[in-house]
Amino acid sequence: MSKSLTLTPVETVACCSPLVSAPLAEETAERIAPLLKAIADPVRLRLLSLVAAHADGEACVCDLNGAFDLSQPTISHHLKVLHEVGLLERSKRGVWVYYRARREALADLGSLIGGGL
Amino acid sequence: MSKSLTLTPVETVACCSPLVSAPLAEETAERIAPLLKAIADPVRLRLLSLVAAHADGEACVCDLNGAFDLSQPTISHHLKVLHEVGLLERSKRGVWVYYRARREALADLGSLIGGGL
DNA sequence: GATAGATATCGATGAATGTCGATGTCTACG
DNA sequence: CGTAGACATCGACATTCATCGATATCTATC
Repeated sequence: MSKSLTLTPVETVACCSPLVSAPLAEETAERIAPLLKAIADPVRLRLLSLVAAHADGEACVCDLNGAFDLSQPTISHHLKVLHEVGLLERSKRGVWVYYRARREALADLGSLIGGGL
Repeated sequence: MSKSLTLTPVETVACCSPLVSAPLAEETAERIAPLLKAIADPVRLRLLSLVAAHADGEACVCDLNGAFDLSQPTISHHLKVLHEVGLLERSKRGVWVYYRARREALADLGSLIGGGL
């Protein structure tokens, strides 16, 4: 399978000019919307921010769970959503799982929305 | 009522540091998420881009309707969502309604996501 | 003021989503 | 190996959401 057929949302976002520069193609919009959906939730937005702003650039799930008034499966679910679209990287070390934010993906997404101004 | 109690989502987004700089407060995340939800839909993303990239910075609903394979009420609904969060401004001239993108809101949102890198 | 056209609102419906408790999997350590 | 702890998956439930057809509102024109 060619790589272009398996582009993750974060790979897609790097290739488009800003919203205000040219009308977004239908196909492009449909690939980018899932990325925005992923961060369009208060819990996931905070999760992403917590991980991205964390000291070493990564955070352990064990730390994240305590930051919310939500069950452990719910946090796990939200992390999975962020991971699936490619905004978070996962690495398991021993019993613990660490997530790391993909900063260049965030930068690309940011300039897609706010760029060209 | 004081103005701070009626902050629209776009007014909120201007006041926060980027995601990666510091963990987003719960309250802040809950005010910004609706903004992201508004653009986290392929149709609305294209609508916003169509309006923002349009020649005079504004677009007539009559032009937008034809760009989608959707019913007129559906387009009207999506425009309303974008308008309610403050990403689109509405102005009626005669029988026609024109929408204009709030560029500074888009810029603020973009730097919230991609800034600080 | 009756008519036509542009846009918004309403009510209904099927699909997607956030949350939970229960359970499964995997790792380390007695 | 059996137990404990960290995290993921599963199945269920309530809520939200995108869409539509029907209808209302508003404006210009005849």
